[in-house]
Amino acid sequence: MTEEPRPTLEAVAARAGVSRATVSRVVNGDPGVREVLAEKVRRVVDELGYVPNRAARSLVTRRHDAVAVVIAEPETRVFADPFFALQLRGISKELTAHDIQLVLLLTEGRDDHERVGRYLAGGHVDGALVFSLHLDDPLPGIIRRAGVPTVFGGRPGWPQAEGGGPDAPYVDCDNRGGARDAVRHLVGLGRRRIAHITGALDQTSAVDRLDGYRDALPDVDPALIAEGDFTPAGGERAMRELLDRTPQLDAVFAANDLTASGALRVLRERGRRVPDDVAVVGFDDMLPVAEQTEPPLTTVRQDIEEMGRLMAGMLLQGRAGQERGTGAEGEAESGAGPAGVVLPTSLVRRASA
Amino acid sequence: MTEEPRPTLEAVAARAGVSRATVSRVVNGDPGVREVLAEKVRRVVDELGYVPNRAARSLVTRRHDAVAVVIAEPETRVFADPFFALQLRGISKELTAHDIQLVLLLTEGRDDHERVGRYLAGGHVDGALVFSLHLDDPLPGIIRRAGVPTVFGGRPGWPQAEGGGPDAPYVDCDNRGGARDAVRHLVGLGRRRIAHITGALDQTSAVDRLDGYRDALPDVDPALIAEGDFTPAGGERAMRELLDRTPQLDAVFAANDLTASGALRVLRERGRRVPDDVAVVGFDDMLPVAEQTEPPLTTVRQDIEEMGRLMAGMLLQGRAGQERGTGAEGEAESGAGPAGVVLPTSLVRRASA
DNA sequence: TTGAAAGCGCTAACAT
DNA sequence: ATGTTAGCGCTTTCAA
Repeated sequence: MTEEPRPTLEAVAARAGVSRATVSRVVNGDPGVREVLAEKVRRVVDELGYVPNRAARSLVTRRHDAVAVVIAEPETRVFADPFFALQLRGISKELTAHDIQLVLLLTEGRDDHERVGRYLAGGHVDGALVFSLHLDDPLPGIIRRAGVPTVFGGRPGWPQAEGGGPDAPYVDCDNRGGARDAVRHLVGLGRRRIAHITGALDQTSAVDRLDGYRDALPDVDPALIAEGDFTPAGGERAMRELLDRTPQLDAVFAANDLTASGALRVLRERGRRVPDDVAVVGFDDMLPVAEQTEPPLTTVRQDIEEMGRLMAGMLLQGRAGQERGTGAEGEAESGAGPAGVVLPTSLVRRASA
Repeated sequence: MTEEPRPTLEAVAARAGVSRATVSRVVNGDPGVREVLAEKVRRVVDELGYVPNRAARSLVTRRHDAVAVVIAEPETRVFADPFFALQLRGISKELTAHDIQLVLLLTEGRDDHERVGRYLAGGHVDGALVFSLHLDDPLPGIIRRAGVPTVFGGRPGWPQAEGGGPDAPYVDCDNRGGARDAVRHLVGLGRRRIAHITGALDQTSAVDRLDGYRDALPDVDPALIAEGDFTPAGGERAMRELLDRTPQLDAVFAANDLTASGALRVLRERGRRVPDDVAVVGFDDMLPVAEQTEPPLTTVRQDIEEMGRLMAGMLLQGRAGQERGTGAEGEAESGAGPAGVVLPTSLVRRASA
């Protein structure tokens, strides 16, 4: 009852009156098979419900048709916003379209890092998609040592040398440009004292957004910058700080929507009207957050799902290129330039600014 | 450069001066090897960095040490709350502890269902953990036909016959009991007109919570029940409806925290003070939501991560039992009783009730 | 206790 | 265009 033996290539071959090789060719879409035969084989495959045994195939092809998605997050914070879920969706779609398995690796501490390294080095997957959130994360280094093709989610932090070299491929959104746009929008609204609540500054996204803020406001008073951590609580804390320090501020650019939601709460508590007294802009356009705040949040949108899809696409593409070292050694392309792909952002206007 | 050949069993055997069989035994913890030899083999394994080839192993053992996690969600709604992320975490922990791969399958429509069915039937994994959210979901049926050991997340809906039989194993929290407690708490607070905003009634969790509400309030006026859909927007809509219909209501039990957050917004908008005029209780204790509402939400907590861990545990345990049909056919246990495991809930008091 | 040998199901030369 | 054959790396009888 538990033991229903699946039909093998052999079985299909026998039934169709051809050799295993022929069935294999048909199954793998090799063109060199007469259409009549191919048709017959396909019929038998359907009849028998034949499904190739991945293990057997993998054993000989040395490929696994599987990629690992590594999400490293010591904090529970990740799970507070749907960021990874969306990214995963994009990844899943792309992988599914290519019949590639998605092996999920969640890590939660130093011990786990080792485990992931071993797994990746073990050669069980053809590649890895890695979300390396923190600047000092040892994961990139570990992964590079594992020698698995990898695409990072988000620009990997310094020192680049530690994590797959300066040209480690990654996908990110234009954090800096988006931040710049956000702040310019506030400037365009006539705001003169625009504060910024940063994200966790051990993540490149937070640093880049801060840089974008500074781009737009080169001579800004440092007192207008307060450090947050991408959480609502951090946003509250920073907002209070800012208000105490610079009561006259008339706008806030928050590093993300969650932060903005915390800031909004404090503003309300302190009796500041938004956007009349203080305009607020967020970042991410996390719908469940941005649409639910009071007032709804003007924010910078990034297409998270697309980022995921792109990451997977890049990995798959790279894979095709380096499969079995078919290409010439030391191709010109490998040193061509930064392997990062940066997606554009757009400002979404709602009521808060 | 891409082609660094991993050491094989053979290599280890040669280096250690023993046979492949012996190495295999050591690697798999077979006790029948002299300790001296075993020690030597282990040393060589470390030296060479040997990692067993899963494909080769799988080919002969007919096991995969992999389970699929199927998350079926046509709507984007899932991603609005961290529910699945938490559940995944629990699952991941348990699987990792047993060195089992987690293969993630995200589905988004009818076509995907077929794909998942094929995948599962293809025998690439040893089992599946399935989140079947909707009563009319065809997935359970498809999965049963695939003949893969499965544990469901959340009580599967009717008709049970369609989805793995009445004793399909599942893990859920005590939705009914939790709801009952929540409502009784409101009653204990002296509230007389306690409304309920349901969840999406095509999900058993919503139905069970409604039942719990009715348990506590057997003769409740139907006008006090409004249908929601587990979203903040649904909560708003339902709250308006309730307020229009029964302005005198003095409490609301919302099917989940997101719904409650929407309800709170409407109450504030209509000038009702919470909890003074209207007490509100949610369900889930989704921290980022429940702690951030105004006022913070009294709610029913369920241990989501633990549910995930338990699901994985049940699957693994079952697997051990039915591995190669070692046990007696038709064991008494199989018909023993409902295979569902229901975790307790607890009321978390905050400011809203 | 250890080793020798036979495959698991598949692909990829190599023949034909 | 199709078939034959030799493994891929591992586990598992079966002998020794």
